[in-house]
Amino acid sequence: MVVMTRWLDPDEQRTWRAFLAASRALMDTLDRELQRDAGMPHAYYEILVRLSEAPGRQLRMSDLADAAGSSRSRLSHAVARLEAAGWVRREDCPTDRRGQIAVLTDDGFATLAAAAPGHVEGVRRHLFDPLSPAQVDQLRRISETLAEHLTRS
Amino acid sequence: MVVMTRWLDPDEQRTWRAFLAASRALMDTLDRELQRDAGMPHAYYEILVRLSEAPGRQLRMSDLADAAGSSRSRLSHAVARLEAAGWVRREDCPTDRRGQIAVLTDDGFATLAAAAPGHVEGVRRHLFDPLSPAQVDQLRRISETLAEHLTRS
DNA sequence: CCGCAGTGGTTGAACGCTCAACTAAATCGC
DNA sequence: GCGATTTAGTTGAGCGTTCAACCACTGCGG
Repeated sequence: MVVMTRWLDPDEQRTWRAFLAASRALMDTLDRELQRDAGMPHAYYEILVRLSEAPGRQLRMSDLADAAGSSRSRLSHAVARLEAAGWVRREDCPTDRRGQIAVLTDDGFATLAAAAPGHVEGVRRHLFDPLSPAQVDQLRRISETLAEHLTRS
Repeated sequence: MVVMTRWLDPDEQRTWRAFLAASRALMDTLDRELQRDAGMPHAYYEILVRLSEAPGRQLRMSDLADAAGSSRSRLSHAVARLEAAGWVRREDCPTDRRGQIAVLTDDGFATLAAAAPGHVEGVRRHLFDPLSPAQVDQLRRISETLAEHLTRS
């Protein structure tokens, strides 16, 4: 049986393309700024952030992957690089011999602390400043709805 | 002089992280679906779409790069691959000897036509279906504001 | 005209991500 | 307890993106 495609109407078309352009431009810009100012891509920055917020500045690899919205493979490669940079250290998990624990080093914390102000300024300038408070609120609700929907399916 | 960082308040923090998670999950999902069903990443799909909408199904490389929100280098590499796949052909520009024109082949058009319904379904399912009509409208305004702001700076 | 800055486009290396295959350890089912 | 399944994490190959360097051509200033 042939199922008719529910094509996008002009308004949806416009919304989708605007969203695409905006999110791509935003992420590209922040990525470039972070690479220039801190020598790391945004994905790596986020890993350091999550570690810095965890108790003892450490997390199991799987938990870190979940927190950073990363695949295990991606995280494994990323932590290997972060370890080579001296920003993260790996330790064996005492309760599960399969496990590995990623620990943020003092050097990593210092690097993160140095990068954070500039990055936050970027987020503010490119995301929050152009939007009204109402729009920020709308964006939060929309994003939470989408994120919740995407992780459930 | 020391300038105080304007840190994100808890609401902004939450908004930013939700947006990050949502847009990343959305793009990852659509990318994976497109790769699985059509054998190409979303960026390549978009290039074919832009070509298919242009008069004569062809565009100057620079115009195509702008339309697809891509860097020239990225587009150059991408078109090389699309050409190898037989979906795009390169022609010399008659009015500017530096120029190259990317032309969508019949094969490319057919591949796009075959991929489109599944992709549109994905966009609908993951983006529009979870949102209310009002939220779709909000998202359009927000995205257009951000996109306009980002391209101006 | 001619020199030269700017534009259009490509290239190669380095890097990050994906996918599938793999090892090792924990846990489930009986 | 013991085999089968599942879970944790890593690895390597292949692909796409970035960045800087580069060539070829255009168009502007004098």
